[in-house]
Amino acid sequence: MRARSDPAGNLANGTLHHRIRADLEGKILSGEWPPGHRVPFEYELMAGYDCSRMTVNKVLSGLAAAGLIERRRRAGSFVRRPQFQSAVLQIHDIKAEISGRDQAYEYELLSQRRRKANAGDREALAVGPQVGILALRCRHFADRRPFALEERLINLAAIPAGETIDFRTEPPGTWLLGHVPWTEAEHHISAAEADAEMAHRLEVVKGSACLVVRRRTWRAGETVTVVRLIFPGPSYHLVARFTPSQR
Amino acid sequence: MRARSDPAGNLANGTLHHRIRADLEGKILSGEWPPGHRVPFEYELMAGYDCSRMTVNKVLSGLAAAGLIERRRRAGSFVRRPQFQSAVLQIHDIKAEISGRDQAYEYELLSQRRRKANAGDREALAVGPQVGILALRCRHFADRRPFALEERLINLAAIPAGETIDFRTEPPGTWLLGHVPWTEAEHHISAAEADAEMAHRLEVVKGSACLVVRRRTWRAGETVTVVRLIFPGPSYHLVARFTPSQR
DNA sequence: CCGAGGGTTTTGTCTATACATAAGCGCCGC
DNA sequence: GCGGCGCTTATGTATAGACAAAACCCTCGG
Repeated sequence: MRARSDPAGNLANGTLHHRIRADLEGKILSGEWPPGHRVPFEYELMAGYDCSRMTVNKVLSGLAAAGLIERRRRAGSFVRRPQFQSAVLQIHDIKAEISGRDQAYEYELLSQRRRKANAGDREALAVGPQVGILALRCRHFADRRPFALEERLINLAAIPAGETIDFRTEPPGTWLLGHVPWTEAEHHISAAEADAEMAHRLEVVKGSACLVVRRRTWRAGETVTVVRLIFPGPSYHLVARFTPSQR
Repeated sequence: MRARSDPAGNLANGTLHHRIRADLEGKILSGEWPPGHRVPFEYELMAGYDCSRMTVNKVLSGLAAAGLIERRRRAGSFVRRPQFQSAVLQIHDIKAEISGRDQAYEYELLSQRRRKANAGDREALAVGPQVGILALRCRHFADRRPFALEERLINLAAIPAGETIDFRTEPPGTWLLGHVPWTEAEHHISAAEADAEMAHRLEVVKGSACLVVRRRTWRAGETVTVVRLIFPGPSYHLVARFTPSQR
C-alpha cells in the first residue's frame, strides 16, 4: 500500500472517501466550481489523492446520486446547476410533534364508520366500488386546546388490518406511520376560511383562516389512505427543513 | 468468472446490483420483511446471489443511505420503521410553476432598497450590523391576476453579485435559483388573514385567508436570503410530492 | 455478583484488476 | 462535403483479497 497519510496533516478527519467527498462538495458549494464546470476525471483525482479508482468512483457516484454533479460517459462529470426541485423535507407525526414540544397531547375520536366506497370515496382513493373503506374523524389537542381536526379515509383493501385496530386510543396517523410502509405521498397545502362546523370543532370564530393539509399516500401504486388535516389559523405553522438532494 | 446468467431468465433486466436492490426493496416495501427484521448478512446475500461482497455491500450501503435499513456492526442490517420525517419534495420556482401551467406569467418589482442591516434584518438573516442587505418587494401575476406577494431580504455579504442584478426584469427567486448554490433551506408554512395592504396588493377582501410561506436559505452555515411569499386564499395550494428517502 | 479482557463476527474501507458500454472524434471513401 | 466506421476515452460494473473498527459474547479473576 502506498503512503496516504497527509504530510501536512490538515483535514485528516474521517475516512479517505469522506475527505474527498467533502473536498469536492466544498468546491461546488463555494462556487469555485460553477455549474457546468468539468470535475477532474477519475484518473486525475486518483492521482491527486493517491488512491484507487474504486474510491474516487464511489465519491463521484455519491455526488451524482445526490444530484450535485452529472456524469456522462466519455465526456466526464459536470457540476449541475442548483435546483430547488426536490429536497429532503421533514414532517412529523402529530402526536410526536406535540409531545416533542413538551405539550400535553390528547386525542379524541369523533366518529368511525366502515362502509363500501361511495362515489366520493372512490374518487378520493381511486378505488373501485364494493371496496371496504374506513372513514374516521378525530381531533388532536395540545395542552387541552384543539390543535387539529382530522378527516381520514383508509382503504381496507390495501390495509385489511385497519379494521381490527382500536382507533379510540391510538390516532390513525400514528398507527399507520408505524405499521404501513409507503412508496409515495402527495401533499396539498392551502389556506381556507373556517366554516361553522370547523370553527366549532377548533374553537375559533367562523371565517377565520385555517391551514389545510391534504395528504394522499400510496403503496406500490395503490392508494392507502387520504387525510385532511385542518389547523386553526396563524397559531400553527408547518415547518419544513430541507437539504438539497435532488433526484 | 462464475455463471451469473439467470437460467430461468426472470427479472433479468438491469445490472446485477440493480436487481438485488429491487429485490430487497420489494421485500421491505411489501411488508414481507417488516420493520425490525434482520436483512441477511452480506456473506449470505453473496452466496444467495452468487456475487462478490463488494456488490452486495454497494446495495446495502445504498439502502442505508436511502434510509430503508439501518446497519450495525457485528449485529447486522435491520429494516427501519417507515418514517414520514424527511422525504423528497418538489417545490418549483414561481415563474416556472406558472409558465408550466400554461398561464401568462408577469412580474412587478414594487420596491428595491439597499441598506445596512437594521435590527429586524439582523434577526431574520442572522448577520452582524454593518452588513449590506438588499430588501425587495414584488408581485407575481398569473393570467393578469395577482398570484403572490413576495418580500425578500438578500445578504449581500454572502451574495455580492446580488447588487449588480436588475431585478426589475428578473424575479429575485428565479435569479437566485439559477445562480446561487445552497446547502439548507427551511420553510414555515402558515395561514394568515389578509391585512389592509396585503388585501390591496392581492386584490382580495381584507381578512380573507392567505397562505404564507417563509423560507430561509443557507449556504455553508451563512444565511443567504429570507423570503416571505403570500398567496391569496383558497385559490392557491402548495403541492408537495414525496418518495420515502429519509435520512 | 460484577467488571475487565480477549476472541469472534459483521460491517467499513480500500486496493488492483478486468471487461463492458457509451459517446465523442477523426479518418476514409465516395 | 458528408455519411459511416472504427478507435479512443471515460465511466459503469464486477471480482477477489486484505485489513480496520466496532460491538456483542463469553470467560476468567476478584
